Amino acid sequence: MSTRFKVGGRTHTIRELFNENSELDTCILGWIQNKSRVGGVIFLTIRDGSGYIQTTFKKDNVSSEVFDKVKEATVESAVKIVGRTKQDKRAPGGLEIVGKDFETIAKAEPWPIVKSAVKSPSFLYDIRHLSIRGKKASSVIKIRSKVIEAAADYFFKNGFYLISAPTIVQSACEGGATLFEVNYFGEKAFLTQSAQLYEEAAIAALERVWTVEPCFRAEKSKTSKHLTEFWMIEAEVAFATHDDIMNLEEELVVEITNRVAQECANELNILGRKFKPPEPPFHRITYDEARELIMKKGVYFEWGEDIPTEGEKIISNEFDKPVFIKEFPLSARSFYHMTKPDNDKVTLSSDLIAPEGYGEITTGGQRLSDYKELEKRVMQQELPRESFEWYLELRKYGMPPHSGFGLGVERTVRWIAGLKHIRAASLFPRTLTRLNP
RNA sequence: GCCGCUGUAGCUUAACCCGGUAAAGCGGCUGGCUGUUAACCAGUAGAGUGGAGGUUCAAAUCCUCCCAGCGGCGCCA
Repeated sequence: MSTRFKVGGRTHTIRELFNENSELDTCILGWIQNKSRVGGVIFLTIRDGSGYIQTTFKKDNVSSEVFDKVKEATVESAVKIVGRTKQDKRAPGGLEIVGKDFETIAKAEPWPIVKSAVKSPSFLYDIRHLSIRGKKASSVIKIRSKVIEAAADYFFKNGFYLISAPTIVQSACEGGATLFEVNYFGEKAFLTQSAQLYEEAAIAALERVWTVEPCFRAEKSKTSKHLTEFWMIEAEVAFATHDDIMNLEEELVVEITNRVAQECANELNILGRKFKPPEPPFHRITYDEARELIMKKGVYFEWGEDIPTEGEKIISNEFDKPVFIKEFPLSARSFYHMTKPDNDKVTLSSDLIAPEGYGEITTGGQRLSDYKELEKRVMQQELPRESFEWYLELRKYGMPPHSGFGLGVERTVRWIAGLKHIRAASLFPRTLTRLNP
């Protein structure tokens, strides 16, 4: 937190107190995370946005008026604490505040989350607006923030412009059946599945663009890796080949994972996650090689089909760091993918598979830049041509070869933080069965 | 869309198979305790078992339908 941005009479954030070595007078603001009383001593664990610190109030050291105020205080009340820091081996982290004055700023009713509640995911998600205050839940959100921060730093360092694409759209990017429909002044519109098509338009102006935006998929997928609303980091680069874009993805993932490992060590620790950032280069295998490997392990699927969940898990567990599966069959991909020069059944595209069974985190590839070929695809797949007219027209006005990718933010967070279910990576997850809170 | 599982106090669970009118821990409240980390000790209030219907002298328990959630598959990112 900036030292120039102080609120409510606070002199330090909790993190700042831990960074100071000397004992000092302080006033902090925060919430009571935990409270326990042993006769004449009351222990409060105070939480602010930067961390946690224990505060002790002793009956002998403060006025009875202050002691009574502390005694009355309830867990999760917002409070102001005045005191002096003191090193003490008995305190978590070795530092505590010896309380002198106390004030409840906003009182909390009895807190509904008791220790037995941690066993009940559906209860915790029913009261997600409260349960996000928990140590684990908030650590995940801090990690997610760092993932996006690291991505932004990487892109800006490399000459990318941040753009924002519309989220209300007329045309589908992927399959048409999985769109959320919205009523746009009596006209049928949809929530976007991807910013990609708009990024392709932007590269002729800006050459390298990136975006981080919500995507919506109305798939009735009831799995631990699907959200109906999720955030995607997408980039598109003019003149880039499919190989170039895999290099970019690899550098980005290395940057993100290193930054999280270094700067969120505490959060990973709270989650009990031992995470080692992957070393480049990542493995790159073809769809055919992946299929052979999967079938050798007893899972059969036809050439041309998308890799089934079980197969993806096999690949994910086979390597100790992320692996690209490249050259997917056209039949398993969207209409805009470029095919290999010597084989029009195979696309220049790839998925990046995270290790440890976490699975796919990105999809990328080279886009069709030729007008006639793209027009043919639109016809073949019976897409509503009117909606794609502008996208086709880009190919009439100097569209060079270009490539791009999308990285699922929550999937990446799920992998790095070691989460069982993707909904934990979202502040307020939207799934097949959850629209509230 | 398919398969499987679950639904009992604010939360977690017991009683369900082999029907006899709900038991406990946590949390709450009251009191005690000068080093708690998911504290401890004593006392106390709190549910009629997701909903509707059926079988029965009797249903949390058996049957039917509905609703909600969970786990997985498919589809997909």
